[in-house]
Amino acid sequence: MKKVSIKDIARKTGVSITTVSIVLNGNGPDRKISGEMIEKIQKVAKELNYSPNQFAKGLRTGKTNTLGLIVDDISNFFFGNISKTVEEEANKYGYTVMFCSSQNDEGKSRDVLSALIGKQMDGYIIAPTDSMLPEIRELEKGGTPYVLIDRFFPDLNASSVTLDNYKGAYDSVAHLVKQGYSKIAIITSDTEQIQHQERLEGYKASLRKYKIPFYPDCVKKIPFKYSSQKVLKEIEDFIRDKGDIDSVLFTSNNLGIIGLEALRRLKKRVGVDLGVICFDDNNLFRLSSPAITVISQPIKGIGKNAVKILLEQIQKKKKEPQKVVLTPSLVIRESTPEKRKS
Amino acid sequence: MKKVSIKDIARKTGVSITTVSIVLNGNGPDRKISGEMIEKIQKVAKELNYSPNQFAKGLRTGKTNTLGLIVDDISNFFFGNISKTVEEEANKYGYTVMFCSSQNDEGKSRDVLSALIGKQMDGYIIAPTDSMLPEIRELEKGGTPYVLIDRFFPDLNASSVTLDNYKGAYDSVAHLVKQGYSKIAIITSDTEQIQHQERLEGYKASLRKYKIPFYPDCVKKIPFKYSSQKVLKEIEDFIRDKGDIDSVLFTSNNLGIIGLEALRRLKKRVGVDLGVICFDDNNLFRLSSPAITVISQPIKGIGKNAVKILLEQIQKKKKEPQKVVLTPSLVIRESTPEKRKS
DNA sequence: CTGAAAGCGCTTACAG
DNA sequence: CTGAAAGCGCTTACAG
Repeated sequence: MKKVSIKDIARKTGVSITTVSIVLNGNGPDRKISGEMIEKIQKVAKELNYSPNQFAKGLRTGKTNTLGLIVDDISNFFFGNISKTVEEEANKYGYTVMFCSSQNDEGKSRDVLSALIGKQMDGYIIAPTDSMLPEIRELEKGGTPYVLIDRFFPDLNASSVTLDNYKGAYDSVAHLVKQGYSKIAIITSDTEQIQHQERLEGYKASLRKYKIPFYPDCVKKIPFKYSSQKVLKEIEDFIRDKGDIDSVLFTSNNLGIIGLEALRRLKKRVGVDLGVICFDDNNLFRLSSPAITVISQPIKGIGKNAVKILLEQIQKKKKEPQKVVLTPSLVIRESTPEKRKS
Repeated sequence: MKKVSIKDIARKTGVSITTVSIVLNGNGPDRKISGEMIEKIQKVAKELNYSPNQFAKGLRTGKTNTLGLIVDDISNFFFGNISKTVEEEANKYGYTVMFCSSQNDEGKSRDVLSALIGKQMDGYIIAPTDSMLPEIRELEKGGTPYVLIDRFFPDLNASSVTLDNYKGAYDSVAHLVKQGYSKIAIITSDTEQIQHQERLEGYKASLRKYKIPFYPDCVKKIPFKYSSQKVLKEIEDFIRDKGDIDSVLFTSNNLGIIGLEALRRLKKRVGVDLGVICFDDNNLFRLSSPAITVISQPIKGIGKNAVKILLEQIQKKKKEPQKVVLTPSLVIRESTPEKRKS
């Protein structure tokens, strides 16, 4: 079936394609097209079930009313929910959003990213991985609006919406200390990503503040690209070997989930044998028994701010990058009870 | 910064845009463009950091090498994982995929869907809701390739990849019966969606087979569009009121998650006071204590099959719809122990 | 071996 | 109030 075009409508209505285009874009009244003409054109368009060719439109105007959201793993709870808010917000302003996952797979993530950027959307919201830096510089050079979320590059002057990771970790440790824990391990990603660095700093600072000695071997860094299987093994080994820790802070959703699996396999009872805090909330943490104390990210806030900033850049050509840092909140649940004297 | 076009390359190399286009599409050798010309053009293209304008390309060729995956809620575990496989598979064949969520929001889902279809991708993989039917008929009429996953419309002769829902429910009940349960409730969605109907049928058939009486009031249907809050309340009320049931089958991931929350609030111990089985696996079910027995969907299989069928339709113009039904597997965990005599 | 030209479907200055 | 025409950046039959 041939797609119906503006030309078909023009023919059927007996006017020029110019007029049709004007009317269909809602500029009829402005351009003083007669009311009956407007109605007629709209009626025919509907009859023919016309829908504009987005390629032609995009080619001509350079606009798509489409935002791209690029994350490294779309099956992740955090991103799933970010996506939801971003979509809701964007829709409010008449934009659709396309989600794209870069799968966090070294070289591949770059190809995927290039492909996406090639789609020429109006702007991008990106949760970047280290390997994306070159592509992001391209965006920058091309003047394409974008905003980074969750992570950012210290040496790139870009708009971003991030979390106060330092505070998140700091507060976690403070809470553990208050509950009587003193041998606190941190399990984190071995990556350059700034947010993990900040979390580690917050952890150290909090220990310092409470005069708890810092043991370097209580810090477990797990290579970023490890498979779930390998991460599981690493965590298991670490916890088994360090028999004297009394609590542990997982610095990401994913690490936390796998960490719980490790504890389960080791038959360590959460909240009894070991206090547990995780970064990012999810259903598992919220509903498992005992429920897990978490540092919760203001997911709605991240999504809303990102869309707002991005649209400002797109529409008003506001060029100075904006950096928003949101505050995490500590949600105390059952995995960090007051420590029993042993 | 002006985007560089094929014209710039032509000017700089001193050939026509035709030649540039041919070379850049890899047809140089075929068209017997001289080797040095090919090299020169490619070098210049790289220097100028050329990337083709997808609108122009799409407008001209009608192809985009892009697949659309439309789901109702992207923050859902099942869809998150489907997305992952679909993307992996599609990438293998040189396609990128865009995810779009219809947010399952009555009227809105239709607008979103229209917008997406307007993007004119090469084909669509859709987990449809009832309200999408009109749009899907449009796709059908327009001859756009698409395949339905997870759900389908009985009166639409479309390609689909679905689960043997009947068997899933049947096997669940059989397992419960074997473990000694006899007052088995089913909590399901009150929707026309065929997969929920099938699950209910499987439940009834299995009861019949094992000569367990069927009590209509052991079937709780929850309106599809209820908010999580309302679903929670419904489930809580139902379970509290029906004090005599000894086990419950939740027919979806989402219902199961909220169901566990309800049980928790009612202080019903899973696996002790009540046997529990859920459709679809996820981290919560796998790692909570006790771990939940589930009917697991072959997510990879669904994704792979969907992409394969879709690409066949796109490429070979193979037009007869293909329907694939995959078999679920019962994963027995701790929420359905042998029932104690009471 | 290479190029001039048409055309994909739209929008938008410009002219009347 | 309405239309003819140019042009967005590409590809592709066709000609030489």
